[in-house]
Amino acid sequence: MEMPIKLKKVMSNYVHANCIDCAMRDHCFTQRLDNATLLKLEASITRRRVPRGEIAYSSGDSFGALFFIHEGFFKESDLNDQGEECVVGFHMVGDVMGLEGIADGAYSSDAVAVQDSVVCEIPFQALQALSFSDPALQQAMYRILSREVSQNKKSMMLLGSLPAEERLLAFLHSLSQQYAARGVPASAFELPMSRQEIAGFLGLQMETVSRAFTKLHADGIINVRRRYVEIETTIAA
Amino acid sequence: MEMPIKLKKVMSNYVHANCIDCAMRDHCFTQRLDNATLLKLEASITRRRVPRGEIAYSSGDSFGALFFIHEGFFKESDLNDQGEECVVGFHMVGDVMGLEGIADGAYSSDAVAVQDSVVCEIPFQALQALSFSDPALQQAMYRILSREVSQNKKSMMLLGSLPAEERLLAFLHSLSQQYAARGVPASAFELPMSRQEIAGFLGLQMETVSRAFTKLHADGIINVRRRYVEIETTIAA
DNA sequence: CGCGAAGTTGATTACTATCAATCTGAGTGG
DNA sequence: CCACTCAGATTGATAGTAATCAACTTCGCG
Repeated sequence: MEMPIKLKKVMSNYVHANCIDCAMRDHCFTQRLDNATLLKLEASITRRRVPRGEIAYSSGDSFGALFFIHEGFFKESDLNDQGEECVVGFHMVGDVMGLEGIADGAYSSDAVAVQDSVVCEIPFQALQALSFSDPALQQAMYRILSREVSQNKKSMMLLGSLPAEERLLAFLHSLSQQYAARGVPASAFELPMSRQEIAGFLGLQMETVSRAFTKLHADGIINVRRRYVEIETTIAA
Repeated sequence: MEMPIKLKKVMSNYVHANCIDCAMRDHCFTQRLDNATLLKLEASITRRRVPRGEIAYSSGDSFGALFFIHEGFFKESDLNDQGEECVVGFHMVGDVMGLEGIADGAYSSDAVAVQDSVVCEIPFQALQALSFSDPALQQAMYRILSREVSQNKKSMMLLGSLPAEERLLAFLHSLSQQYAARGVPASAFELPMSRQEIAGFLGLQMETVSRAFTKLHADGIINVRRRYVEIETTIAA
């Protein structure tokens, strides 16, 4: 078994100083924002460290800002009636969190850092005001929002109708693709989240996830040791 | 058992002549678009009948337009590897379909009419161009997109972790809320979709859905006959 | 070195899928 | 107008998968 790659290092190299520009240009967009817009944006940004286990925002908080992930990894989760944790999504460098708040006026889930993270908090008012005068930013916003819609629909396909093993594999593959989209070697990586959190996302129990890992490993489809994963077989989406 | 209410009639009364204005104002938004914008929008709209069973757009089609539902009911579905139908979402009057295409450049699922429907097809380019000059439209677009994100997250909560019966009940309740948001009496309604389609959405088999209906009825929680449903008990979301 | 959190494995139970038969109701044509 | 037909829906019996409960292992950390 090889050593895990230094994913964190690679990821943080990928992100350069100006996180907004980065999130918008490198990940979401082709078009670069002009410098005047960037300067104004910078003025309204609050850059904030979010240590592992802490939250960027909480379910029910009234909506005010969007959160651009500059570094780290988040889960978006909520508790259901039985008190079980239900994970609605995972977010990594370049993703934007809190988009559902625009329409609802409140965040609908907790954004919990599963790694030590850094977010850039931008008041939505500021973003909107700037986008009134900058078509490039406006376009960027449309794409950010649309990308979230697209990603969510993919997640829903994943959750419906696949048995545990295939569901886990699809999840790993999806993660791998997201790493790849950020220019990181994607066939081997360190999972940022626990079995419990994966289970919460996939609608399974932790034990089932663990067994699925074991089975996929035994079948030679993946290589896994704790949180380190190699995807041996490349599988179409 | 009472007769089904004339839901279709009520729904179509709710929608008046200008569907764009309607979708944006009555359902998504508080702010009304100004007349100049509306006139320009009207020029680029294609109003189209979509009979039951036919599609508004298809998975893989290259993205060009958004689809505002003026009348009727759609399912957004795709086939998984096993050839089973996976329903990603349902959409009714006032909803906007195709939003995922903005980022992807292509639609990611089929939009199939489950009732005879009417859609207003608006080229995204036109919408975007107009929104550069009309802040109200821009704001409207943000809210439309955000609302879709919010709705999808709710669906994901629904899919994960609930047993069949509760999952079905949650689904019925969610539908009821969507009717209520459109000003339609919401405790009794006619389901537009088949058991098979509900199953596809909930990640269950048709037989399981049918049994869940029977059980909920037997327990006095709902009243159901074929596609007609009354929700007896009002339940918190 | 021992403690605790995360992860694995085992045995059993509970739920859902599957396969098959039957029922219901809307639409059709004689 | 009624029998026929067929898709949608329901019900039953059984098999398969995941949940649950419980024991145990691994690893990081003071």
